[in-house]
Amino acid sequence: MLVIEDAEAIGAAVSSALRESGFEVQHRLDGRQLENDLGRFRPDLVVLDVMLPGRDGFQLLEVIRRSSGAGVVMLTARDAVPDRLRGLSGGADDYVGKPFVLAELVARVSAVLRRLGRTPSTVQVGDLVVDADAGVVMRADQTIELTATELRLLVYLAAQRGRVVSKTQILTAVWGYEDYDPNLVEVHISAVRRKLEEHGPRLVHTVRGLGYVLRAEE
Amino acid sequence: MLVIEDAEAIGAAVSSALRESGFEVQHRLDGRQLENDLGRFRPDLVVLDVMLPGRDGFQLLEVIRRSSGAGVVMLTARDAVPDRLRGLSGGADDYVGKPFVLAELVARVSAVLRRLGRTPSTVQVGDLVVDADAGVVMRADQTIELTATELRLLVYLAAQRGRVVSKTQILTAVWGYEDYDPNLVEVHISAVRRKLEEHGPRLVHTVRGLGYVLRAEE
DNA sequence: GCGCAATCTGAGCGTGAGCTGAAGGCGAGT
DNA sequence: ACTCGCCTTCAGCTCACGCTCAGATTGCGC
Repeated sequence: MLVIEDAEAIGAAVSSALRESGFEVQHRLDGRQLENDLGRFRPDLVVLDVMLPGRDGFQLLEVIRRSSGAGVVMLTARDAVPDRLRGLSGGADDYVGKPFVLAELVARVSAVLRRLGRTPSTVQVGDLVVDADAGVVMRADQTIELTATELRLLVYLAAQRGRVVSKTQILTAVWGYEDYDPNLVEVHISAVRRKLEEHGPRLVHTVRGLGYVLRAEE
Repeated sequence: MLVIEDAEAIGAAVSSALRESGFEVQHRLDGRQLENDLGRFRPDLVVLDVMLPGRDGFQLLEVIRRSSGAGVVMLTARDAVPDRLRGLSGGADDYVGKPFVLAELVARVSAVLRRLGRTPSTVQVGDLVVDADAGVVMRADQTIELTATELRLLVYLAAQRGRVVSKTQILTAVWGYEDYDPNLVEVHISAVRRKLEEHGPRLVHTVRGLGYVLRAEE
């Protein structure tokens, strides 16, 4: 994930909020490196300020659209209507008007990624790293041994990190069952927890009546 | 959301049905203001009558497609096949033939929004962010733990933000009860307040004799 | 200010959602 | 055929949640 924002304080705040949520973030003060960065990091999403020195946000937006499949969330002065129109017609995936609450930005960024089905293959939640491709789970720099089912379950939770998923959704995503005994999920959640919690506090939280969330800290 | 319908009675009925369902609706009798409205309100969706004074529905459809990412649901005489074809090829997202049942329109509108991934699943009120889809509530950048019932209640209030909703409406929307003890609502409102107000001033306000509103300030 | 109705909220209770240890079953490896 | 590990089922337990109730509190009309 790439953040391009010339106001250093804002850029830093945004970056660290996104990192908090488990994204890997690069911060740039302008768009000079853009082509380079797109090639090097292949970001899944770019957070783009409209007002930038050199090429402005809209020019960069075009570059991104031409040369990458990344999602784009633009930061704009609130209610700057012409900006909004220009951005949407140019293909920004979403907008956040300044001033904004960080939580809103994070929520929108997550929503865009979800919409694009572009959850990155390695996900980080607190001190937990889940590499879906490699099938490796680490916590506090130690590898955690999971069984096949536990891994699929955790990978799914990681892909949905921060959002509550129901047992039914889990049964469908992990087992392919339409409708089944929820206890099956409970048992495996229990097993995953036991292993993860050998190395730190609870990450898989129960939300009674709704399901489970993978999330660091409350 | 924008409704363009010259028959005032129909337009009013449609608007209020959509508002009931939590959408923010503007109603226009013709398309003169369209460009302006698109810029000002950035509607996620436009409900468009085919027969209109001045520019007709198809002309307006083109304007919308050119200058906005809004979804379009067209209202047409039932079984006017040529109209249907014209509209769909011109890019309407769905059709509702007159006469129609309001519930059908609402259902189609919701379906189109969902398809476009445009359901505003996250609502912001002051420093509160409610992400209905993810089941997450944040305030002052901190996650707030709500129970299932509290979440449903708050999501409903958030969808209706700024509007006073009665206890009866809440009982219907959240519990599915037609008529029931209002104290049930009071108790859960109380619980939601306790949790939200740990992180800031009151957002759920009582309007004596009428109900509750979710609103910042005051 | 007074009285009444609307609303708030702490306490208590029953229920069922969720947790987990144990055991059965099944498949892979030896 | 035996072993071992994993998945699943089962059953008992626990406790958070949702609801009711009743006394406290607030706000409105007069």
